[in-house]
Amino acid sequence: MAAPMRRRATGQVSGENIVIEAAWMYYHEGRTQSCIAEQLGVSRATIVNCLQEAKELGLVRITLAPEAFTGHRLAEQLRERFGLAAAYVVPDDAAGEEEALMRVARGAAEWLPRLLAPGDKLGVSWGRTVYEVAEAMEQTRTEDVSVSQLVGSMATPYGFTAEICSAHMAMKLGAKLVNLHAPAVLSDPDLARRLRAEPIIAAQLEALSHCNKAIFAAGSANHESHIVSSGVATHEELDWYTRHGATGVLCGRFIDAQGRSVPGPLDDRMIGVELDKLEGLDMGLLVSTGQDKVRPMLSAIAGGYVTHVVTSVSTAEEMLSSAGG
Amino acid sequence: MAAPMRRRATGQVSGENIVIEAAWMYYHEGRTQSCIAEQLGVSRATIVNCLQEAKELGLVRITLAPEAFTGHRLAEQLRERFGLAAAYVVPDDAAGEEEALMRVARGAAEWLPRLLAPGDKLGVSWGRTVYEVAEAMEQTRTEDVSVSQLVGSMATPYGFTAEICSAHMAMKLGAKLVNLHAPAVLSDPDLARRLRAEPIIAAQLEALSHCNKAIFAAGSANHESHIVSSGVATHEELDWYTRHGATGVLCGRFIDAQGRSVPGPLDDRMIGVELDKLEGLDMGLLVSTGQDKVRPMLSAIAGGYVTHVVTSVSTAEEMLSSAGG
DNA sequence: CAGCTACTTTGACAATTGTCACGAATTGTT
DNA sequence: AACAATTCGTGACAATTGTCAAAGTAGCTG
Repeated sequence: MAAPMRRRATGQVSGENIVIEAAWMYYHEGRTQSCIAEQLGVSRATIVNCLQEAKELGLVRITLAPEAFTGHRLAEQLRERFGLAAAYVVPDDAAGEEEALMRVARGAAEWLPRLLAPGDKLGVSWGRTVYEVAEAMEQTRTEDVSVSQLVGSMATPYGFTAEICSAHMAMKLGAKLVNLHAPAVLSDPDLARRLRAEPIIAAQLEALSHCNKAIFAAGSANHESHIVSSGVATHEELDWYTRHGATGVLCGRFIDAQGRSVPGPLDDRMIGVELDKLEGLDMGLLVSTGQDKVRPMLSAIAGGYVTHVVTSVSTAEEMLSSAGG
Repeated sequence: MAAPMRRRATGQVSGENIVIEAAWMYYHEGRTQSCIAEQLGVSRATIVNCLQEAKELGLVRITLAPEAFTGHRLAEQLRERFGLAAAYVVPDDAAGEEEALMRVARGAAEWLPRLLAPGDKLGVSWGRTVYEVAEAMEQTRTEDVSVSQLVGSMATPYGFTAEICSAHMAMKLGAKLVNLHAPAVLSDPDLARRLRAEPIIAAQLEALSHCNKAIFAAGSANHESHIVSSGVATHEELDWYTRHGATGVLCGRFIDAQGRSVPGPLDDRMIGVELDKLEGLDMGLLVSTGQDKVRPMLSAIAGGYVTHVVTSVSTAEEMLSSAGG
């Protein structure tokens, strides 16, 4: 069971550290690869390899200063107009919808670790966007943070179920994980009630009320929404909710333009955090982009669930003009 | 007094944001400059300029993962051997003394912001190393941190007086600053006593006892030390202290091999923090490198002032072998 | 509105960096 | 001990990036 011996120790450099040494000289001291190669007594190509290894190991971290996005004109406007603690606006000038989503996710991924403090309990919602945030995050080791899954699991055809979102997020943060071992929606209200009463589930739901921060996306209340395609709601149910004023979806629950929960046939059958638990948190991080998300985002903000927003330039502009800027 | 109009608005891109847009595409999405230029409809050279501007503005931050240095073999050994909370060991394989110092400073500069939390009061010592740490720090905006100058000012021929160290540090951290408006050492004990009693100085000294974290370097007790060249101690005084067991200097005070303060002729005439105030802090960050610093560092650690260390590979090795590894 | 200033943008060229096929060294296997 | 199998380091070439002088453009001024 001998550890796989490194064999890079032929040079004059201690070997174990040549990757770090090279990365330091390159990124911190701004030397050229040739210079580094010469000093370490290896060929330049080796340095190229070292630098690539450093990148792959996650040794090198390139971030864009968050101030550039939170201090952006539109970010300030969002903050003032909607009374947020802060907003993070990523550029999407020359980007498509898909690309904008990835950028917003990346932005949130870079911002989130700075918004967390030791002792925090972070609730994680579900969806494509949240999944991409977790995916885009660098591995960090945050002290004493725990991550809870805010809504039950569902069978999405895309692979980003609620427990994968929270699990990835916890892993990237190096945090403790509280998963919700139950489906998001059941066929029968009675079964849901009994499941909620089940000790293990009850304990997990109880843990949710202790979350002091949360990350979620706004879902649109239309037929393309993942809430339908992942089987949480049927087309008929969706129609019912929209007829009764639903303008968006937050953590699996339909909300109206004022952000109030729209009570309906699904609620009794769902397992997940209730919206009133999300009010008045230390942080409610809304991560969304896209034209169809503007109304849901405004609804979520109106409901008082949101303290921080990550979005794109064009979405921010539409939010401001929609809200009567 | 109109704001100087930006004129980069000719292109099809919103203009104000082209720098951010370009930086995002380059650093986050890994595109080539040509690709970015094409997409934004400008020449590649323009993108080069944008990226340089981004760097100059401090928009781009390249850091090497701290885990690589705190998780280093020697870092672990230092931690265990000396009971530290953590150690950060920078490579210095192919580096000279001067370069090693710069690297250690840079390492501390990258690490320090992560060791601070809102509400902290950081005491800042004085010296070449501490100065370079402040200099190497990126501008950040830390919430509710204050910086205090731990020792009075002195006339150093090099420009890094105590108040400049603390002022730079505070500026870089975006923190509140409490300077000590007094000389570090006076010619007469009585004058020092009266100055300490002076309300404004007394208040500043009082503030020092509320520091919960501190950053300092270990000074060597030899004739090349800055403690002599900056006029804090004369050659005779230094000799006196070394004859009485001094092995190093910490925050302007001589300490022996066990880290105890060596009482002597200078103490009465000095204005600055007393060593017992530095014991048992939440964090005592010792930043030093060089062969002549090994004994002083060991002394400082023995005295219980140190919870975190930043040093270089070769110094770490010498510390471990000197201390009987 | 011509002319000036200060600035940005550009194209061509130089320097640096990335790629890849090959050879050398090491390990495990027969 | 000889032979794959594997991995790492190397040199030559391709791609990308940095530099710089010249051209262009907006704003200002007489």
